[in-house]
Amino acid sequence: MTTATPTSSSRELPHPAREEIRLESVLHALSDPMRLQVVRELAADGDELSCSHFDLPVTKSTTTHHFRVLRESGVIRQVYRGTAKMNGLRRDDLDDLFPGLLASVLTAAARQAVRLGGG
Amino acid sequence: MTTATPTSSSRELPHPAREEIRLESVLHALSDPMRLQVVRELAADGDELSCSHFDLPVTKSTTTHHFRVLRESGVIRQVYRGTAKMNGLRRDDLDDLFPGLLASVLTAAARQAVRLGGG
DNA sequence: CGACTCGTACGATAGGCATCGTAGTACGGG
DNA sequence: CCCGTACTACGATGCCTATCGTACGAGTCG
Repeated sequence: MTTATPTSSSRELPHPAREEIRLESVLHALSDPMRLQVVRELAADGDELSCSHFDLPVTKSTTTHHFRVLRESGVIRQVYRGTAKMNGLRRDDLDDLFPGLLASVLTAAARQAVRLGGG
Repeated sequence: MTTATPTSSSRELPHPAREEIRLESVLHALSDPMRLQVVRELAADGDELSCSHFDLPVTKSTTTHHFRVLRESGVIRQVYRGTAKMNGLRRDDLDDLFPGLLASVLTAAARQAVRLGGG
């Protein structure tokens, strides 16, 4: 069988089920500039981005920490693929639980970026 | 001019201007259960609610703290009226800066309340 | 196997924050 | 003027968290 990618190995990461995702945790996860930036890039460049793809102004340890917060809050899904760890937005789950929330946050972030960055 | 309500006195509270409101701060303010509850009540019961109207399971000191976080992040506007301090959502400013954000957060909070509270 | 890359785990640290209690200020009414 | 109400200011406390550095585990490639 072609079985949509066998997740590469036995290294499985704990994710909250859809029903376990809490709005407060999602908002908290998104309230950090680093993490908001990550989510914006994931939304823009499509899913399946490796951790190392992001060039955050912090060490790798801290990057790992932020990705874990995003995963444990239910914002992203993480899957190992070889040595890389691929990250993807949990659009379906978030849209089902909180319709329009992700979209309005992304729009708001984009507008603010223009407002602050573009003078 | 008829001076739309003289704000009762000289006690003025510092608010961020519309352009100074940061998305991250708003999300952080809304990520606390107490504050999210306050915002929900403000949205439901209309503006102009005094601090003492809210029956939060914390002391008054803590309540004051939460209201200040909401005000300084730009989520609410606070005005003294006699000994009372009236609170109102900054709907206009938020909708202008982050269209749809407040609405989707409120909808998400309501849905989650039903989901968790209603079994 | 050996080396290299990617990411983790762990400990440390410093700052933030939610919470409290007490003492104090501002306003309104008798 | 005195008192009660509404809210604040300040200090303390304990937890959470963003950050780092170093040492380690898991895969890949030669």
